[in-house]
Amino acid sequence: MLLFDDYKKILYEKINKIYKIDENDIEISNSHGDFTLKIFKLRDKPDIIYKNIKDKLNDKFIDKIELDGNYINFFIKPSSMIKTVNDSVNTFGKYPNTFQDTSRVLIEHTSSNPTGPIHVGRIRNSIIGDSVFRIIDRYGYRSCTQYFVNDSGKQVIALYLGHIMYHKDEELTVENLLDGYQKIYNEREKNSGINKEIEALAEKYERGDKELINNIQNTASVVLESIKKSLKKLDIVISTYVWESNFILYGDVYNVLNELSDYLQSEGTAKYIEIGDKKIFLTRDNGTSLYPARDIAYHLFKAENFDWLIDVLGEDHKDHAKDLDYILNNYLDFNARVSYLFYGFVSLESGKMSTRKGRIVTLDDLYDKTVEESIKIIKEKRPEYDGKKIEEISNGIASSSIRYNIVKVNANKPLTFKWSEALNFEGDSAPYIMYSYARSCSILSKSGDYNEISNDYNEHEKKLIKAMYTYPYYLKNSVDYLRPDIIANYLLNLVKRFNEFYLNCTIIGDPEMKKRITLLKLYKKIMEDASNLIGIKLLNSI
RNA sequence: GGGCUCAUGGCCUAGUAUGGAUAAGGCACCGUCCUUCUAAGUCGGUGAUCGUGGGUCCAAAUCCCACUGAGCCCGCCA
Repeated sequence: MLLFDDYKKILYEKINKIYKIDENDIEISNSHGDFTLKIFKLRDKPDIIYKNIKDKLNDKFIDKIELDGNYINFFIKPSSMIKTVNDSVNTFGKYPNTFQDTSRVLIEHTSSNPTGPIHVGRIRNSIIGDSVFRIIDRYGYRSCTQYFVNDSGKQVIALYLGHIMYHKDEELTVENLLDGYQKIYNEREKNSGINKEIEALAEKYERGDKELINNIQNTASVVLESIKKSLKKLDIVISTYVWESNFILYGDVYNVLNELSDYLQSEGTAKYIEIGDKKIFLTRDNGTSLYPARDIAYHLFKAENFDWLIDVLGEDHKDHAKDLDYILNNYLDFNARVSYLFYGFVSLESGKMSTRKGRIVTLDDLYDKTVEESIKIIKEKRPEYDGKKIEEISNGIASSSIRYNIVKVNANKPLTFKWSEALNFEGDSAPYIMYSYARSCSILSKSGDYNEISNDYNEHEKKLIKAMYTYPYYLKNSVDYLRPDIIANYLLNLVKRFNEFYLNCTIIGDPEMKKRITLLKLYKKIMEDASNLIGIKLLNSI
């Protein structure tokens, strides 16, 4: 829960005593005052409503109230807004302050099959998931992240078999594994014997063959470690890894099947559950388990320790998630709240991505190219920077840019990856945000430290103050709708307000310096707070 | 064939959840501002009947219906 002087709420509560209004009838206004009340639905005439409200609202934080057509616009004193921010930062070290929520939240993200390097399609999952985790955590929930490692499906078995067939005596490297995986998928199309072989291995695996399990986990681990390494470049570290096979080996899947036995139907010896006219198969003819069964067991496991489960999933999982949700809530003893956060696929300009066909842009590739481009620009713009500094900045720009470009787009929209956009560092971009921060740092490094709140701020200062003050509203929205893009857009707007202020107000040596330095310090604080939520790395200079 | 999702200037995105004041940014293009705190910046300009057609409403980018186009799903894959 967020703690701050919520003027919007105060306005709502007071007005609601005079006229029955909805909390949403008051909104943050970007052009007409600070908050706006829509009065279309009220019965009285606008000027009567205006008079009634104006007469009863005499709070200190209100600067003025104006009637404009069917809107009543509230202007908040900039000094009240900035005092709210300043007090919170000085007392709690952050704005807004939070109250720890007792709910434990688990965000499951990435969870991609360890059958190949992470690419720009899958990275959307990780970036959204990690940002949601940071946002939820900032809001005051006790939260952590988890990766569900598939080490028991046909894909991973194919990965293992591919290595044996094509690179048997060679080292277990990601390159060799990926090559074998792609070859075996080509071969499968011509040779159905391979499918039988995979199924036989799956059966052996489920019966608990120690050696096979070990070998497959080793194989998967090689790829998983490389995925972890790639994610680390974007500052994404997942708290816990859970291996899918555990749910088979320790009997959880078996228990799920028992608990569901009243609802299970058979086709041959395979078991399925019927939802509507759809058959959801939980086991194969040979008795081995299928992904839905393992996923049910996994969710029951998660619910043992967490109150709110957030699953970040590709849109291809929509139907599956719906079925899973139905089974959990109707046929099983399941009490956690589950949110499914779907994201649209990322495609390349040349078309769909495919690991099996080798048509991907890997994260490592994207990262390296972004660093390279960034170094080129730094050398051009900042010839005085030395190698170490260039390295620090280019790495910061690469991870921030990649994250920002993906997180800023609403998750449910499809995304086409374009190099020209990924490598553009102007306008709506991570460097734009980083640059503004560096400017504020530069000034602070050349000035003294002041803490002064004034009663008088000009238009540019007011806009910046309002952008800072309204941070909690965007933070709350991004939690309520699990939308990190709201933070990305908030941040962009905040930076624009700062740039406006920076260009129009001289700070060092100006008579107004003290109060402006105070604004700068608070700006820095909120920038750090919000940037961290979406993984933008701020540097003192870029 | 059935289901889900998306469609906003030449291109990319916000706004749609909660209908409401001139549809907001970025890229590209044209022009402005460096003897002042980082020009990866600023300011201005060109450019959108918000996919099409209906409907509801005092009011529709936003809600409803139909259609068109794109993506995804409809496996004893995950």
